[in-house]
Amino acid sequence: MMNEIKIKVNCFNLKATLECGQCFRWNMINENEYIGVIQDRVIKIKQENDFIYVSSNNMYDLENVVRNYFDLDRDYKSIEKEIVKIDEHIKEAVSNSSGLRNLNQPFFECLISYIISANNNISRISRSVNAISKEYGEKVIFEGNEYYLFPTANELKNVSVDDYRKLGVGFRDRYIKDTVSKVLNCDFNINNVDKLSTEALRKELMKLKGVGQKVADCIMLFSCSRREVFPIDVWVERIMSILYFKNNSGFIKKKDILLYADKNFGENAGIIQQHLFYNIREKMI
DNA sequence: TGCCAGGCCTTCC
DNA sequence: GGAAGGCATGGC
Repeated sequence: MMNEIKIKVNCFNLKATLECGQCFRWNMINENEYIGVIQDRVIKIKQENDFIYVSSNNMYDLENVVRNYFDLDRDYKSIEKEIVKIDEHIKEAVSNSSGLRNLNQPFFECLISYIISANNNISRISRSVNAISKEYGEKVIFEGNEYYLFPTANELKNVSVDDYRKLGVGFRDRYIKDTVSKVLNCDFNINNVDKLSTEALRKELMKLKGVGQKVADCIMLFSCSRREVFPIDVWVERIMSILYFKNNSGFIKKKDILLYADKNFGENAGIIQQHLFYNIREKMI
């Protein structure tokens, strides 16, 4: 096919990567085949063994866009080889989801998506993010179907709190409005993100309404390549309590879980977190 | 019906 | 600084 590129991959699991809950805008159209939006274009991607086949409405620089988004140039084989040495729980989780990649998602979209994620569930988060895109993002036609890019901060400039509420984001409406304003007037400077240390970036993110440590850590892990952070939500709290504290009732404090992860999980704690999250949800849903 | 969801904010000690 | 309660909404 003319408008399709083929890329050799190694230690890559498309399904686990797109279904582990880190992103909200992909739809499975066949087994191991998905359509979604990355930044400025619609992407169709299919995996067959060690190859992925990618097509898009915009073929310009497509391979680099895909390589960057899926973190293809990082050696996950070596990373997994290291983290499975840490303990048996990690070894078991990784064996079930090997090739799960830590995405490099567009920052602004990730920021808004994870503000929406607070005290929410994945299907509703996904619905809200898609609704915002459809209402305010640019329309793209791909293979005869309509898709919508996630809007820029500027495209959300005149959106009111009530407008957000109508799209189903609930009490997070004012947090989104406030964050968009801060991005637009550079009260939060998006261009500065890559220059900040993880500590400094977390501090900056947490100045935004609706962004606490967990949301900040998700944003840093899923769009800023900070693989050392360990976001703790109710699922991770649950699995960590069971596996590492022999406690089934979820009484372990997040602070103590974080202390354990920082001490034992090292520079790829975030990747370990994703494997644990994916595995517990696969088993319990 | 009541509880839960990739938590955070506000209020009150 | 830490604990408790409230919060929109849809699924089960």
